Amino acid sequence: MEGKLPEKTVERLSEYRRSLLNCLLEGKTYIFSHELARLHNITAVQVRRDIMFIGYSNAQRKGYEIKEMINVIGKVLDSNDGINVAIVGIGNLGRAITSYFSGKRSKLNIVAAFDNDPDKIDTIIAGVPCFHISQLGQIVKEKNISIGIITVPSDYAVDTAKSLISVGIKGILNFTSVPLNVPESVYLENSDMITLLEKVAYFVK
Amino acid sequence: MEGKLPEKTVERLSEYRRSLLNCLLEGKTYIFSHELARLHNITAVQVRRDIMFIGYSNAQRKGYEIKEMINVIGKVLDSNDGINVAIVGIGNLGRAITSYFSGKRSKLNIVAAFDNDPDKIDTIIAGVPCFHISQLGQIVKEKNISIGIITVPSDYAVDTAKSLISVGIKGILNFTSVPLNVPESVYLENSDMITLLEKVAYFVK
DNA sequence: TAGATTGTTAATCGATTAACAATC
DNA sequence: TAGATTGTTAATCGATTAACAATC
Repeated sequence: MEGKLPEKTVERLSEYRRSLLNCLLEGKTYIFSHELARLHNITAVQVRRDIMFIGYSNAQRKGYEIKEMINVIGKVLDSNDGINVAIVGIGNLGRAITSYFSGKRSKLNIVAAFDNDPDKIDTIIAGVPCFHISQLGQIVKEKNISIGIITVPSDYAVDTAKSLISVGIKGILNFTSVPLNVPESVYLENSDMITLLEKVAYFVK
Repeated sequence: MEGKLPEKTVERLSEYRRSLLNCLLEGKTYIFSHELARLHNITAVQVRRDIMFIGYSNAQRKGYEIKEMINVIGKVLDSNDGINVAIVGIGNLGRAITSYFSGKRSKLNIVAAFDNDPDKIDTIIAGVPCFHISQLGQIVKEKNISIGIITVPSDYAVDTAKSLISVGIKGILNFTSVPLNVPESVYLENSDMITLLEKVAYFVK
């Protein structure tokens, strides 16, 4: 809806939602901005500002209605009809991510896995069928997949990205340490554990 | 050395270093700021500004000497005597990360793994010995470990963080989706794949 | 030299925080 | 009401980009 939210706000909304779902499970129905802030180790102002962005308002000063807020976050973050995701590379990391998502988020579904190892083709990994990478185009079309997760070894990263782009993928989540080049129209998010660990090491000094 | 660099600069320096190592392998000896920028899909100004921060200067306008630059980045990012790292939680993700780092960075070494599954205790995972979580304090002291990676299931995340902090860990890399509370003196870095994927999904819309 | 490249200051952009009026 | 909480504007902080003089 309307313009795009700031990146950081989007990240936090995703995090808030999970905390709120937990609160619901614990039987809570209302939550103050400072409570939510405390759960995430940030300030109450920041929480309120994020909430401002999504246009949810709370007339009575009795805290936010948790269920309602989850709905509103869903309206902002989620796509109406669900998004199908493919994962390329079924090593340990690919497997970890696939099982992690397996049946969790209702709107984001990993519906296909790809690899080039014959032993993995035609098996089911955490409920997700594994195909040979050569079938990428066909399956992406058949299953209406719009996001690709890259968990291949470094040497295959660039080619994998190219393939994903050429078959019309709109967003890529890259878990390799290889910088990727994508056209304007494709959204790219990188997560590189070497960099993360080196960063921790630097700031620990 | 001296004051701390900006977070983003630290991240990019880690990334530059890997590209530079690749360039060395390809037989390159000098690299222009715009070449390095191109490899990372950023601007040449940004590269030069980052290099400015680490105080490396290149008098002749013939590009940066790659070997020298790798050294300088190492002086800034790396600790003199190497840093020992522990990983807690040897599921698929823990295994993926452990094998990934296995023998890669010389200054950052995963020297111990921890789990609570009796089948895993006393085995070797990608060259790293696995201990029972109850031995955490002892091993951290023995092996002089200062960073902990958390890859346990969500339900154990908070307790794992507490244990790591109580045994004197200085930095935590948290791969669970659970927000953690750490004292000032501990550096915390989070990497949450649910948030990352939801972010891609949002910006793809 | 002229063109390409660099280092650095100033300007801009984006994200966080402070301040505060409004409301229950 | 008085105290707690909220929504929002203005100020600050941090990171990126534009501009440009200096140099090979």
